[in-house]
Amino acid sequence: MAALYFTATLLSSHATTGRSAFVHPTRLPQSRLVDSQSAEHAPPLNLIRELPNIEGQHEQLNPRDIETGPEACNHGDTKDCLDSIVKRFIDKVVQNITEEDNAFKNPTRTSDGRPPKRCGFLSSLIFWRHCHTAEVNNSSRDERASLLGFLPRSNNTIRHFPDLTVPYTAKLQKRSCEWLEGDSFTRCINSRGLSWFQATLVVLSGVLLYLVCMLGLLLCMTRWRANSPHPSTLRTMTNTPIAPSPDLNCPETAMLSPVEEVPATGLRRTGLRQVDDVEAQTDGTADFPATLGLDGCSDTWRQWIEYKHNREAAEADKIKYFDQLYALKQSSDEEEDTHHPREVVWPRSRTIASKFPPSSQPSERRNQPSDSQNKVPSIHRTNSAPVSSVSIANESSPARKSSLLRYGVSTPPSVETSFDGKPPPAGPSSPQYRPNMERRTVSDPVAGSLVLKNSSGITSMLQKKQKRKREPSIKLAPEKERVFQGLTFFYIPPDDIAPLRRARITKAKSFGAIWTKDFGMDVTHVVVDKALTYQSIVQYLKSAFRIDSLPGNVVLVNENYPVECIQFRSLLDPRQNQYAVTGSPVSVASPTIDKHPGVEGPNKGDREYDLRIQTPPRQEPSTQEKSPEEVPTPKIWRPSGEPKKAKKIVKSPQEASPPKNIRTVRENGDALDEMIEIAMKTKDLPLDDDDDSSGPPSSNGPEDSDNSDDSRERSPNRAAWKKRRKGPKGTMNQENFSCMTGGTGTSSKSNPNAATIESFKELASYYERIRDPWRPMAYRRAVTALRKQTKKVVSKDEALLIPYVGESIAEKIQEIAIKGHLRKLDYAKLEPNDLILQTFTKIYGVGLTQAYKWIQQGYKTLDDIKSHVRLNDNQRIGIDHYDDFNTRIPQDQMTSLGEIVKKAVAGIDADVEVIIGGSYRRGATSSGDIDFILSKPGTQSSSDLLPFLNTLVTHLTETGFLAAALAVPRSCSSASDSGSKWHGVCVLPGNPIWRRIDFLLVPEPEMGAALLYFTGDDIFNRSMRLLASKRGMRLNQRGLYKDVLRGPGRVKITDGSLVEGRDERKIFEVLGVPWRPPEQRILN
DNA sequence: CGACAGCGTTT
DNA sequence: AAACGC
DNA sequence: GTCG
Ligand SMILES: O=c1ccn([C@H]2C[C@H](O)[C@@H](COP(=O)(O)OP(=O)(O)OP(=O)(O)O)O2)c(=O)[nH]1
Ligand SMILES: [Mg+2]
Repeated sequence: MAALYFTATLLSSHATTGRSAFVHPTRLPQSRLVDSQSAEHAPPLNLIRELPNIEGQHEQLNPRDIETGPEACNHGDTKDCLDSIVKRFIDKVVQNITEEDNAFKNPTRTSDGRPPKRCGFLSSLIFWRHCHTAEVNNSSRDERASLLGFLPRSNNTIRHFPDLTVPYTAKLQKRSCEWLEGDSFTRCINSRGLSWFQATLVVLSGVLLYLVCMLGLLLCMTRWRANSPHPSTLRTMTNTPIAPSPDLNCPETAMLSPVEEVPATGLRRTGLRQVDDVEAQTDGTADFPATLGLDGCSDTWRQWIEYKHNREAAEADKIKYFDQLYALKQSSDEEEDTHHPREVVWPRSRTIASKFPPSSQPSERRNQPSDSQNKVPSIHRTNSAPVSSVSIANESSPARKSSLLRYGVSTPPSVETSFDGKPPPAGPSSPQYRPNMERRTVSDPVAGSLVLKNSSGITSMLQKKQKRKREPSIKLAPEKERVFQGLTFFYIPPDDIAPLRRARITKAKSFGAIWTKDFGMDVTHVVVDKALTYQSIVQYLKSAFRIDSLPGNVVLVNENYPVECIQFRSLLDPRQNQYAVTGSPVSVASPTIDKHPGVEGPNKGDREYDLRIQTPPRQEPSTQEKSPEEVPTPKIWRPSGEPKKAKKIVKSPQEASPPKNIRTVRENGDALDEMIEIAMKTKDLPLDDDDDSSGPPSSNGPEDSDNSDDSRERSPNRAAWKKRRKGPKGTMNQENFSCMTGGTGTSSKSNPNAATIESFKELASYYERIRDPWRPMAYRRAVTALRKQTKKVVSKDEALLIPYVGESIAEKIQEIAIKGHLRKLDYAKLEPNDLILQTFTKIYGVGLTQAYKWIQQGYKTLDDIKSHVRLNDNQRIGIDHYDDFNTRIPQDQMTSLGEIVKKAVAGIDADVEVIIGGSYRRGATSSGDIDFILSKPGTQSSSDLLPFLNTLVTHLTETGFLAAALAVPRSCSSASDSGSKWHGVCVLPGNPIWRRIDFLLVPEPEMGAALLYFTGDDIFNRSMRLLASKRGMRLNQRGLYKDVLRGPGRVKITDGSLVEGRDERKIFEVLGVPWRPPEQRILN
């Protein structure tokens, strides 16, 4: 048990592997709290105070922090709130620290070096944690403490490193990074008053224990997996909070005392499931016993649980970073223009982490899973964009300043970029772990051991890998984008256990790469974990594959490489510094290990890289030479309106963050929680986004509003539906579909959550631009749900009760409520190309793909495009009338336009019915375009209306009403009915503005469905369609079909039979959705 | 972990 | 088939 | 990102 417990602790603090399912993530935090209580009496201050600053190591403290004090970090309304929260948090933290330090220090001190068994273990764990996951914590905590007056204004501390600020401010990252690399370990130890010897012992013992634990864990898992639950294992599982958290009513409880709470919940949930699904149970779910025993659980269910666990573990992990992150945030807030130690601190953890094999995983994990491509690690962000929150206050300048700082100073040796800077998504933010060289510990005393550890780490990883099974077929990216086509990647370590890593590998595969675990002749690229060094991989290759040296034609790169290639959709030059493996020889032969230069120049002679695109190195390339030529500043982005955005953000905070909110929050949980939450917000990756507030769409005052979202359905029919779910198993139980509740107009302004909603919209649009297909949806759904709230949602706990609001969004809601703005959005401003992207994509006929291409080619303005690019007809029209199309049409003009068309139609065929759909039908006060439904009784197919359309168009064109055609029904394709829509441009007489106009040809029997479709909004439609789909039906613009068979992936196999298409209401009825008039279908 | 709407037109 | 649009 |  003990072994398991420790293993759990360890695991939870580093990457969770797929098999660590039963490890409870929240255990760690919990134990921490408990411990702290017991250690409550310890005099935290004293302890901290006495932290010896041996050797005058550079402590993390920055004198400036101390001088400025808390004031610096809080301003405006939120200051007080933050202040108090911080204080409380500090209290908590101090206790924790005390406790930990006690555990850590005492044993070591008392004993002659070898701590008592238990303590030794504990301390090593703690130590490990400190260094590994939250290294920054201590120092940052101290800092914070001092800021708040808990610590002496540490004159002595300052005294020790008077010159501290110099390196940071002056040399910035590069310098500091190097420094960190070399000393982080030392500092970590020193700060605890340990001698090197002691520290080494501790570390070693920790590693040893770790290995032992892993072994035990593996054994247990093996058994478990084998489906023969070992008693102990089983126990662990049941006792550990398996917690299907979704149901948790009080998240905080879950977090603090998972053990008791969770099982109960789990049980409850199980019960529910059974009740709900009894009838429909066709899947394994039914087997799931109501009791806690897991033996009977179906594989899928078990997997689910496993998955949940992983997720939670990851979350717990996150928590640990909170403090750290918070510290980072603060630092950035406080002094924007100076770099502080804290920022630098971050790398330290990594350095240390790298010493421990498994560590690499955790660090990666920090990134958000999902497309690694877009996300940037939080840390990096912090570093790069110190600015933000506070900066907001300073008008425009901060953002820019920081960026300047970053580019000009911090990344002096950076790259250049042939075109404007780099691709949009990559921006400054991109892969945080840019630091190629996390440690060039070569000379470091510990180096030797490090190497050892690395290799052992690899080995252990290898073992794990054996177990892995099934590789889900991945969806390939569009052929054209498969930049890795024909390439074979060999990853080191050769596993995809860490979630982020897995995501990356999968992504690479989807872009054509072949992933091999055998180092054969086919390998073209070796992709190395950032935590590993060149030396260690060479050693690894030698031992595992008996390969002495890397074949000259194999490219050695770090993990950033594939990610960025994907971002740019092209093969980048692998020789760039930011892709170099730590410690790898420079292009010139290196002394290190063998003859081969690891990263050789153009490896495969035949391979062609896209040299045009040079991605700027985020961080300094390590030891290697830096390219002199590069000019860091991307031309484009700088000028682009960042300032503007900053200003905007400034505004929002005010309205929203009164102290009161904070108070409320406080009541809900304990200080630590609050801080964690706050820190969480901070932690996110940089996103960017600027709000584009797109011209046309979104911000339209009056119009957008409301909506509702989903709710449970109250429809009477409910019982009637047997759910046949499509999905895997389950119950599609509740009708949590947005379309269920209608939302109308509650105003966008009056809504108490307006600020939050706006932020989320921006975020959604940002993600859209980044090509993340799902987050935008997730945010929009959350927004519709949020809009329904009648009261301002202030705390995370409150937020979690809202449908479609999960952990992440809840945190953001709270952040906005407290701070008044979302940090993530700040990063948006840092993305220079984003504005250009927005500009381009607003051109009719230009989407993300085209826009990115143009940007990549260096085009920045519409004029550039107009004069240098070959456009198709639609794009030409789109760009020529860019402003027109992006100007909304007021309601009265809509009506006028409608009259004109109706008149014309009447003149041609009086039987034809004209209905204006789209936002107009929903009652919008302005619309982006005008949508007509043309129908005629007696028609059976839309093609029956084609002749009519032709005459109509001809007529209107002659009249001068229609100005251009964009997309016309194509009658060609066989006899099938297709042709159904006409897209073009019209002009209201007397008004020079060109307007987009759409005609939808609808045969009489499809009128209802068409109306439904064309009335929208799109979110509403998708919701309805999804609902239909879940019921085994299919809804489209022609009708509602039933008995639709769908294959894997929900792919439609059978069309199914038509149920209804004529009557809009009936479709609602059949689907069990309460009728809602067009005005209540506004979900967006 | 998989799903996240479904289809028409242009290139 | 991909890109774009509704 | 959220849900089942
Ligand atoms: O992806 C989409 C986009 C639109 N629609 C439907 C709903 C929408 O109401 C209608 C007309 O589309 P349009 O793009 O004109 O949107 P709108 O709702 O009319 O808003 P607006 O024209 O004001 O921008 O087509 C969809 O089903 N899916
Ligand atoms: Mg419209």
